[in-house]
Amino acid sequence: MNVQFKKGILELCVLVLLDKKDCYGYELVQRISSKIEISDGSIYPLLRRLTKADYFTTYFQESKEGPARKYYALTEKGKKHLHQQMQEWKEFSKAVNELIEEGIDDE
Amino acid sequence: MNVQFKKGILELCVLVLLDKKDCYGYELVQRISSKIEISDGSIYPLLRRLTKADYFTTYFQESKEGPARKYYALTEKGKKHLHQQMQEWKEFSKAVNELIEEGIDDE
DNA sequence: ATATGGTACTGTTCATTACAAGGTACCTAT
DNA sequence: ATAGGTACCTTGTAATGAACAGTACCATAT
Repeated sequence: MNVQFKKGILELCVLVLLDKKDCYGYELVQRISSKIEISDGSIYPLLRRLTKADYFTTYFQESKEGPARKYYALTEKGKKHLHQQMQEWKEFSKAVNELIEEGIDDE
Repeated sequence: MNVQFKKGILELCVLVLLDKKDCYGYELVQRISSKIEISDGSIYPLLRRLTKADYFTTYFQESKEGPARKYYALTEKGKKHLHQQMQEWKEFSKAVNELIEEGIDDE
């Protein structure tokens, strides 16, 4: 899939999933990559960046299936950011679709 | 608007508009920027890149309102590329919207 | 003639971000 | 102990749009 389309979207995807419930990094990779092809090397730097921006807090939790998992939890600031990003995505995809229709139909 | 979202999309926008009719660069800037904020400095390098990839042919035409305009015309190769890009955009935006809904609703 | 403003196009430099590839380490089962 | 899957992290690279600056053309007003 077109790499460039993904720019900036990964952030939105992570925020959206964490809004539902806390997740660990590997889990996010699996859930997102079921819809959009991504590699874990893309997620971890992103998580670090957004944690640094105070959008997440993190905590470790034991696991029976492997090493301890680092969970990410959305902060209030993160939620605000999510809503903003979501809004921008909606406006953006609407604008693109309008341009596509314009290209097909009218002058 | 989110700068990163635009990555890769500009190409699709240009292709879509040129599929309808030949346009000159400045015209493309105006039509696209009516929906999505872009600068002319983003379009011209793109046009050059896609021309080099044989997606367009170009020709000059006189204008009464200024210097001669360079029109861009989609080639067959360009049309194929457009359809492919369009398909990818649809799949991509669908996938993102599904993830968003997943984040809001179910497990 | 010359100055101004709008039109058209061309670079150059920079920041952002996804990816590939590699590495570390843990846990369970054999 | 060894293997395989799970989980996390780091580094370097490539792609691409933005910002900024610059060239040049044309019509009109001064």
